[in-house]
Amino acid sequence: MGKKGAEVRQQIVEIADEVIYQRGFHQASFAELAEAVGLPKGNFYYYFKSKDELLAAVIDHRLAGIKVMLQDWQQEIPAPQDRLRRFLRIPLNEATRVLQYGCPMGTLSMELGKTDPVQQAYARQMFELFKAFLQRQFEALGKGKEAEPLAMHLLVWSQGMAVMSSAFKDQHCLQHEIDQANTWLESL
Amino acid sequence: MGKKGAEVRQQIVEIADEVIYQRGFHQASFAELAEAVGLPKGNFYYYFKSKDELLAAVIDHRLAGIKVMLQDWQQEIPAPQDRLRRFLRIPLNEATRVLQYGCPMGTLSMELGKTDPVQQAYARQMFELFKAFLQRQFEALGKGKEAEPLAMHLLVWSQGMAVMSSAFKDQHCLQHEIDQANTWLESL
DNA sequence: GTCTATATGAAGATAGAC
DNA sequence: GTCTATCTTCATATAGAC
Repeated sequence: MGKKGAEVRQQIVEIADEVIYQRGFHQASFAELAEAVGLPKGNFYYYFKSKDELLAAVIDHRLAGIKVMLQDWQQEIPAPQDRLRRFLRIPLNEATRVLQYGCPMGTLSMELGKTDPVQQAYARQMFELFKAFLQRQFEALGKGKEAEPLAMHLLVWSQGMAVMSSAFKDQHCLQHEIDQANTWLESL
Repeated sequence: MGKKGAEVRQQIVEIADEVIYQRGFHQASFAELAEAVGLPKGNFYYYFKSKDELLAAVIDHRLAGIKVMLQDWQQEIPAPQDRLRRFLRIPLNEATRVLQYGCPMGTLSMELGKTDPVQQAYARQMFELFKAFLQRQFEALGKGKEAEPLAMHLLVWSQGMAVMSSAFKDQHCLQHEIDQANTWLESL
């Protein structure tokens, strides 16, 4: 695959990322993706040898994005407490989309868990990046052995607020839970 | 549809309930259901005029089950505090399935949110039953206007633990979150 | 009233043309 | 190296047989 091909492939991955988020992996068809990219559908098999490979590429793309974001936070936000607060701002910044489609990581993980444990395990890496980041912040706050369950709890909370606010299409629920979580962080 | 037909229909609903939970609504095909029920696949359209109608019947079935369960709790458990604790025992009793397939309500709601807001709104009724029940218990505990957000928070927590413990296939995470939630209930 | 054979369309995938 | 025409499979759905 040449330079042009790599660019097109990258473009497909970015659009597939969004379509898979909004419609779900199984519901996102090549025909749909093709129209979004502006490419004939049969063409996908030049860039990806299967739908699973496309999914893997999308997950890799997400992983890379998360890594960059977390590194940026690490560099630009000095206080561990503020880094944890920054994490809680994600669902707020993405409120409209969270209400409509849920969390991109949570919904993908749940979907894959019902059809393919291997793909689900691969998608889990996204959570693991966040978990490791959050855990480091709690360790920096002197939480010692509690850092791991605390990190997990923050992930639990963020996923729960995404599911329920999306199920009820309730922006206030989302806002309230984020506020409560921030208060909880300060109380630690 | 005669007496026999109604029985068969009921049997299909019960099996479809389980298959939809384990495989997801879109992934659950008539062929798959047919084999599980022991019926030729073309037959479903005698009992349900579309897949959506089957889904509606499954949700109705779940709603009926939830209503009976909550009424039983109301009758058999005198203390509101204990009724809240009973709610938290669901994910523990269903731990194996929660780790494999997530929460039946949460995963269905998230899946439908990506394809059909109308069906998602219908499925939401399951959450509303639980929410109303939990809210009544918090009101009985004298929480007044806080009863509603407290009920929502317990739902958020339960959904979050289901998503994360399932994503990580981590029974200890589930157990720990349930313990923490019980402790939180006592602190109120 | 109950069930079966078949239609129709869309999905993922491939072989081979340009 | 890039793209297109086509294939196969399997989904939901229907018409009509028993």
